[in-house]
Amino acid sequence: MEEQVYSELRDRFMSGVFLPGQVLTLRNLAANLGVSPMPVRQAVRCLIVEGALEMLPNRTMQVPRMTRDRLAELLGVRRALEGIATEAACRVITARQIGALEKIHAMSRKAFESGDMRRSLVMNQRFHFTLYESAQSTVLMPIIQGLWLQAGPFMHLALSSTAGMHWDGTHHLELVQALRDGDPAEARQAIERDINKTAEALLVTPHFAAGRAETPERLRARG
Amino acid sequence: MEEQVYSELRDRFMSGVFLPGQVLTLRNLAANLGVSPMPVRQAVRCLIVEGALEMLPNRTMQVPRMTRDRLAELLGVRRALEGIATEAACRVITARQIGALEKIHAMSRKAFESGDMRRSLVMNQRFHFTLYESAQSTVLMPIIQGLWLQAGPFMHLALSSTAGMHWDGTHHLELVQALRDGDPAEARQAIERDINKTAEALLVTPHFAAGRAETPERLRARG
DNA sequence: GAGAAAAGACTGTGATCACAGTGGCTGGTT
DNA sequence: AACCAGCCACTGTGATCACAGTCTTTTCTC
Repeated sequence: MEEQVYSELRDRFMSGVFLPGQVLTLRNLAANLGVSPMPVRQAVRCLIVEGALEMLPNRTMQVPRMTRDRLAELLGVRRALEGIATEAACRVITARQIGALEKIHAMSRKAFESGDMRRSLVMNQRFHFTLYESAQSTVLMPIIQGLWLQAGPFMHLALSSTAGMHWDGTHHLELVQALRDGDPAEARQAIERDINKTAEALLVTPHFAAGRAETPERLRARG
Repeated sequence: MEEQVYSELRDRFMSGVFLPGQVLTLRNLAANLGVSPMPVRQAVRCLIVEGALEMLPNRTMQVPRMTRDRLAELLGVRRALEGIATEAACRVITARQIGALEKIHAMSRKAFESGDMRRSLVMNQRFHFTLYESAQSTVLMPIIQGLWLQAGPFMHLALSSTAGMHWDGTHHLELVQALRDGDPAEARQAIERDINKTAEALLVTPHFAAGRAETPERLRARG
């Protein structure tokens, strides 16, 4: 059951349900999930060691705010690791899997054009993870997931509200082409370009933690 | 208190106290640490999500065995991430910190020459972590620690028993020199060479998980 | 009326108990 | 003697209670 709670919470983090700075409490989460506080305690502990959740000295838990420096670091590590994963994937991916990638990309693009940013983001994430999963690395996959988990709340906050954002899936298409050509180096560069593009979009965003502002309207725990 | 249990268990993993394949139980660990099973449960959960511990379908926990493929993956990711960390460290490290590195290296070398492989390994680990810590990356550091944590039990098993092993700290000295010269690219290459050297030493070792052997003399839980 | 102090409603955390499932040991049967 | 069945010890897990903190709110006093 705890496994269920844990993955449910992970999904919520990656789906933008939680906002940066939001305060979470064990009992609220438990009530919200319809389970006893017990499994939530352990799941939350795991999320803390993964960096998805933060424990203040007050013993209160909140989803961490994002700083520009931290985001730059996260994206740098993403570039390195997802580059490796993409190279590895390129060497073993099947035509059927490439086809699946294209379908996911199409869904992401469609959601984007219809203005459903949330869904577009989720599909974009599924695109990346489907790609890396084909690399079949039990080492890389959890780390990459951890990176997305840490950036999840901020990404959704930053990108789902940016109405006039222009996004083209060019890099995804280039990636698919490189996969078809069996060109790992080019595939890697395509992923790196994609991540760089995401970085550009995120870094100009106004949703970073205020340096000293300490927003007084602290979000209440809604579980 | 749980934090204490958690870091104590981490230390034990990285110090070679636990052997690959060893079965651990909550109550034994708790008794061994002199605490109630409660904090151990959560700490162990965290270790499982970090990949340091494995949960068999039987609901029994064991420290994972190592395969050649997995070790190669771990070292590959280490090369990438510790390379990045080294570059970053090289740009901000102080002369005092470089001096500390040299002292640690000297202790590692001394322990090695006196045959105390265990201590040499621990000091080698401290050398690496001191270096990466100077990079001040709150993103990279936990990931790298996680990688060492996963490889910890196997490394100690493999290297502390290899009596006739020849190890020279050449790459560490090259690294220190590159740090002094403020040459990030060279520092990175030195670290990569060091990791490659470790890889060579580890991959020829006979301590990998037997493909189908399923060692019947399963190690009992000793906490 | 304003400030300070006390009380109350939270928080996470440790301890303990109950329970379902697994493994191995023992004892009886063929 | 070999094999099978039943029993017992032991596993992780969930639930519940108790406790020590912190923060808010209320109330009393100046």
